[in-house]
Order: sequence, then C-alpha cells, then structure tokens
Amino acid sequence: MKYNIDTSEKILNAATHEFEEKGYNGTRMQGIANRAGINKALLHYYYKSKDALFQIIIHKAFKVFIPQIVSVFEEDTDLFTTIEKFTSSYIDVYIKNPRVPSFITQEINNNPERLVNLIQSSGVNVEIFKNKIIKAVKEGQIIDIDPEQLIVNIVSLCLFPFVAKPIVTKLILRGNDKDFDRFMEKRKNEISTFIIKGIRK
Amino acid sequence: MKYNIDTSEKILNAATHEFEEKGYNGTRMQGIANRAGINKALLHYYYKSKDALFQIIIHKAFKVFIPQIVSVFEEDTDLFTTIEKFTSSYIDVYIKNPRVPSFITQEINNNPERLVNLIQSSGVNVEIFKNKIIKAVKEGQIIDIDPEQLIVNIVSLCLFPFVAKPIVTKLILRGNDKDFDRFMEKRKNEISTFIIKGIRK
DNA sequence: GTCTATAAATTGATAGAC
DNA sequence: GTCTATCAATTTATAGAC
Repeated sequence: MKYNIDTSEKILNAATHEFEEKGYNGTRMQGIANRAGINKALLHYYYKSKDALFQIIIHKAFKVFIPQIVSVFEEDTDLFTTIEKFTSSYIDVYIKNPRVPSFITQEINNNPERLVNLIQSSGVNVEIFKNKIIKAVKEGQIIDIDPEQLIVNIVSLCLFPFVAKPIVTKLILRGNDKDFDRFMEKRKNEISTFIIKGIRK
Repeated sequence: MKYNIDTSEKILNAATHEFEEKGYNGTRMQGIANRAGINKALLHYYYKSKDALFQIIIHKAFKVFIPQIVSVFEEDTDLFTTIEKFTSSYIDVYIKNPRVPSFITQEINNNPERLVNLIQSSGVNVEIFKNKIIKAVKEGQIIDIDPEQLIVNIVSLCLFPFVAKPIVTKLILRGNDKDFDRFMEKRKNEISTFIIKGIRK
C-alpha cells in the first residue's frame, strides 16, 4: 500500500486546525507536523507542497458547507420560511465549525478570485434567492427592499458574530466560550424573527 | 535633525497599505520599502522592527476610528436617534477607509487579546449603549430584545459587508468597486430603518 | 539620512538511510 | 512509510561606507 490512511488523516486534521487558526501565511509546515505528531518530511511525502495541502483543505471545507446552504435556497417554500430555515441551518453549521468563517474571511483577503470561483463552481446561485425576494415585494408581502441589501443583511447577521468572536465574547458579553455558544444558540432561533419583522408589511 | 518627517510619513503610509492588504504575516519589509520608494535598511532606521511598525499602525488606526464611534454612544439622545447616527457615521468611516475592517478582522485572529485591550483602553464603553437599550425596553418603546443581540445585529450589518467585500461585489452585486460603493452609500442611509423596524413595538 | 552588502534566522522542500 | 540531515530560498535585521 502506498499511503497510510490514518497518517494521511492525521495530517489533514492538523493542517486544517493550523490553517484555520493562523491563515495561510501564518501557518508553518513545522507547526502542522508537530500537531500531527510526525515530521516535516512526511508531510511532503503525503502532500506535495504547502499550497497543495491548503487547496485540498479549502476545497473540502466548501464541499461540506456549501450544499447545506444551497439546498435551502432551492426549496419551494415562501420567503419567510426560507429565511427561517436558512438562518437556523447556517448558524448551526458554524456553531459546529466555529473557526470556518474566520478561515474563509482570511482567504477573502489573500485570494478573492480563487474564493469567488470556488463558490460559483460549487453551484451556489444567488439569483434564485433574489427572485424569491422580488416576488415577495411584488406580491406585497414585504416592504420595498433591494434584494441585494436584504441578502447582505441576512448573511451579515449570521456570519459576523463568528468572525468577531473574541470581540463579541469579551467586549459585549463579558464572558467566555460557553457564553458565546449560548449566545449563538439563542441567536440561531431568534434572528429570523428580527429579520422578518424588519421587512414585513 | 534626527528624522526626516517626510520619509517617516512615506514609510508609515506604505506600511499601512501593505498591512491592510496582506495582513501581518503576508507583509514583507521589502514590499513596504518598495512601496515607499526607499530601501529596507532605512525602514529599520526609522522603525526598529516589523512588529514595532505594525503596532504603531494598529494603534494609530484605533486612535482615529474609535473616538468617532464613542462620541455617538455618549450623546444624550433617544435610542432610535443613536442607532441612526451610529450606523450612518460608522459606515461612513469605512467607506473612506474600506480596508480597515479586514485589517482589524485579521488582527482578531492573530492576536485577540491585544485587540481587546486596545479597544478597552480606547475608552469604548458598551455599557452605556446597553443601558440605553434596556431603558427603551422597559419604557415599551421597543420589543423585548437582548441588548447584546441587538448590538451585535447593528455592528454586523455595518461591518460585515466590508469584510466580505469581494464576495458581495462579485457574487451578490455581480459588479465592480463602483457598484460596491453605491451599494454602501445606499446602505448608510437605509440600514437604520431596517433595524428600527425590526425592534419597534 | 540614505545606501550597499551581508549576517542570522527561518522555512519550504528534497535526498537518502532504514 | 517514516525518519535524520541538509539544501536553497526567503526574510528580518544589522554593519559600515558615504
């Protein structure tokens, strides 16, 4: 056998954590090796280069997280239900993977093009969501709001708390990680109420 | 004279741009020198080390941006006016300095403690804002909402679009930088309406 | 004050033994 | 498959001439 699947997994796991915490430029191959309990040479045996390793990880992240989001878009329900489902499942994904939003945010800065391409090739189609909003406006269910503004509102309210987690935790909640988790659990269930109240006619 | 103030400024300017674009770990002293039109040795003559340079810049960023925010908190106006003024001036600051939110976000990941200390020592007191919200709830002006959730809502809606600028621009607006600027100008004037509608009784 | 040259340390990657 | 040793390139920082 050419590869030890267990070692391969250990490396991928360690690398994921390192990249999530420190970003691409902040991560050291030595750091990944230490975390995986192996040495640098073995890293290069399993994964050709730092960049190759990174690309595998970011692809994997999107393979996991994007489909859950897309499926909600495409369901044939009314706008309010879509918003409820989207916010709830979106926040839930990141409660279980709290470092991913920061990871993605760092990648936005380092390589915006790659990220945009990745999302687009993942099959995310914002137009479906836009059309649902436009329809709701036309039918008089919600106030006259730009679909773009509303979408940005929804995503901002879900994602930003994770990106600014230390600030939210220490400065606003004046607490610890447990407090943040409680805060986000509550948010998961309540944020759609805030949004819908803000657009309902 | 020991320092050429003009050169000193040129360096600081170049370094600010480099750090904002590439983050601490992505920035090279050579890159700063190139941008400033001088050489590396002179960088170290004016600023002891990369880290020292970075600290000066991030301190300066906060000295500029924090007071404008704090002042709005402390004004003795009702909650709705506070929200209107805060969102408008907050977004306006970042329209003029669009890379700062990403810069700060990166620093959140690299050194959360330093950032929290910096903000606290800048005199930001969230309690004043919290109390204003609690009072508005008690007096029946707004629905029963957690002050923490509302504050996070407000900040998220203002800041996140800047952090995710490339995604917003290309994926949601399907446009360019000009479109993003228009989008944020509109947002600056309208976002408080959305927030207030979401909490008003 | 500003430059060239170079030291000193770090880091991604490879060679080769076992 | 996994390791030690080492290379080659990069990068921060300093020494010293002008």
